Amino acid sequence: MKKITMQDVALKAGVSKSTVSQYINSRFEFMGVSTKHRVEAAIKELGYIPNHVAKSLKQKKTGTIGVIVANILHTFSTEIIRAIEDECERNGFHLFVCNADDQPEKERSYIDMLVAKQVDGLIIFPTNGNNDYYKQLKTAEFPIVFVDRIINEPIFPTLLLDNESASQIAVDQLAKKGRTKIGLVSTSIVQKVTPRIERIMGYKKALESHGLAIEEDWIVAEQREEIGSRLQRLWDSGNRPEAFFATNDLALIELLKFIKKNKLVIPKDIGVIAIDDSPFLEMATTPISVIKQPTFEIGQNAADTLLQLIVSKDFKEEYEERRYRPILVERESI
Amino acid sequence: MKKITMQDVALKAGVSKSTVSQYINSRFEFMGVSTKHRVEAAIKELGYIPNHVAKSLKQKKTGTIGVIVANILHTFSTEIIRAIEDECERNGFHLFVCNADDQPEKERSYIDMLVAKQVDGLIIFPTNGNNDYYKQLKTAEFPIVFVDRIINEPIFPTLLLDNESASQIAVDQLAKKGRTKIGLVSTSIVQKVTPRIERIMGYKKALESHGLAIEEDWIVAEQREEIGSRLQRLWDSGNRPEAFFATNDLALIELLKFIKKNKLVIPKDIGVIAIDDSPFLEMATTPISVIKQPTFEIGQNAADTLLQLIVSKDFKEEYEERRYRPILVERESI
DNA sequence: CCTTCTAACTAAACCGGTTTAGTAAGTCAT
DNA sequence: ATGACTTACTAAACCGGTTTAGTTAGAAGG
Repeated sequence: MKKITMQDVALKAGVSKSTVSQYINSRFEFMGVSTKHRVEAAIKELGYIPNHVAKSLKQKKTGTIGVIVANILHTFSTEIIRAIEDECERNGFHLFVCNADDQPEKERSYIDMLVAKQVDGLIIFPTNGNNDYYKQLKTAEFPIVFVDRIINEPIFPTLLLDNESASQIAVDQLAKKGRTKIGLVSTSIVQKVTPRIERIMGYKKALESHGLAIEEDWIVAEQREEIGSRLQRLWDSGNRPEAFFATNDLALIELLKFIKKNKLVIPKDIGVIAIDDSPFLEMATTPISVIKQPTFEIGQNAADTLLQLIVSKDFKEEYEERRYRPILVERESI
Repeated sequence: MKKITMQDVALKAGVSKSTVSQYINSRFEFMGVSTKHRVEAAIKELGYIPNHVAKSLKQKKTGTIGVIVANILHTFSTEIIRAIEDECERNGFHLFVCNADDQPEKERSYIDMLVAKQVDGLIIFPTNGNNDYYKQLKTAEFPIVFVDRIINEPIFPTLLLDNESASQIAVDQLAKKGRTKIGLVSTSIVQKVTPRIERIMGYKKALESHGLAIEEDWIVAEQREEIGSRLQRLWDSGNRPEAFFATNDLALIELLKFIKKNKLVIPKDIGVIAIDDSPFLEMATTPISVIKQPTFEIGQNAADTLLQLIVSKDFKEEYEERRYRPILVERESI
């Protein structure tokens, strides 16, 4: 069935398609009342829906934003995306969301695809393996905002948690409750992912700030599937921490599985604190204390920063990273 | 900075843009080797990225699919979307995902926006308030697949859980453990959302199949924010069920909050079973038994069905709804 | 009555890639 | 030598909406 175009509407209304375009775009300054009514009636009768592809070609903008997430399984990622979505909606933009699974090749092919689709800008949680390509896009003055991770050069606005501060809060809380033997659980740092590296660094600094020794054996930083067995070996060795600090939600899940498997009671047998929250942690038998990221604020600011870049085209040589303060949610697990 | 086009590449390579287009589309049958190499070198030197907007205008297809979710807070929705994404990716399509928040007006405006953006098809979890518009799209032979909910006429392929069967399994499990006083918790049925209606119907039929009376007071079907207080009133009345069946994950969260607030012990003081799962339910102190939907299969089939419609253009007058068997995950909460 | 200005509307070029009919040169068979 | 066929390449129309310079008719002022 043939698609209705402006030409069809124009014929029906007895005007030119330029007039129909003026109507569609609410430009009524120089339009007779009778013309307006006839165009309106023709649109309604024919059920005309504009074709934004044609409009985008001419205007060189699509009203879409690409978001490339490094790992969508992290709850905070989806929360940040929700905030980006809401802010973009408010400004007439829509999102393509892609999940790179922490793989630079996947990220690269997504960037190519999104640029080809003429997205107006990109928000990327960078994997850390496409630095040369990022620079090319910088040279081409393509609007990009980074979130959650830093790359080697500050070429795009970057928004992320104050990770070391989050670790400091975690260790402070455990120390406040008298815990002096504190272990850490993380997902793998092989890829040098900013939050993981910085949170471990923050944990070490925080221990030192409390005059506590750093026990390297108590730092579990593995692929997710290997965390459980590594914790088991640590536990079975007999040299055990009194509490664990999980640096993200996926590490926390593996920690809780380990705790359940060993029939440990929180916080009697083991204290727990984590970075990033989940609805279920509040209603667990022992509600888990966490340090949240202000995900809504980060997402909203990321969207606003990108929209500002898109509109202003005011590209700087360098940008300062923007850090967000973590938020303690004190529950009962420490 | 000026965007590189095929014309620029053509000039650089000393060929026409038709030749460049042939190269880009890997049509080498009638292309000299020397021409091929010159075009290849020009593309690399200029860093040319094709403009899919122009291509879409001419070819009248965009390689994008719109997904409109009725309520994205349900975990199963995001699981189905993940499966749709994977299947679409495999076939060179990408998604716009929109959240209608169970509001027909929002759904309507999203449909308009996505059609204007020339998506190739739509997967909708229908809100139930745009039936006339759905019919218009049917008449226009626009490819659509419905998921999770049914509307008044079977005009598009529809994939959803066998909800009554899921309720039957839930009641069977509770009855098997000797529970004869079974309550139900649901989110609101005011909007006549298919799964909620069918699951309550299934619960009633299942009770009857076990010769158990239907206690209307034990059916809590409210707006999410009101479930807790309604459960409290029910509990305080003294006429209490022995177990609760939560018909979805959001109802379960409210039920678990109520249980925690009243310091009840699962399953000693109260049995719990629910439809839809979550990673945390497995590692709760009392792991919660659930009936899962085969979300991966539903999502994959929805994507395949839509892609098939897009390619074949073989629109039928009516479609039979496709039901999926629920999957029991027996844990320790009953 | 003539000139100038304004209101209302329109023709056609453009956005960038696709596609198809057309062109030119070379090869092969008669 | 000529005609038919094939290879390799290209010109230009097209997709649908935007936009701008141009046109026409009417009004107002001298």
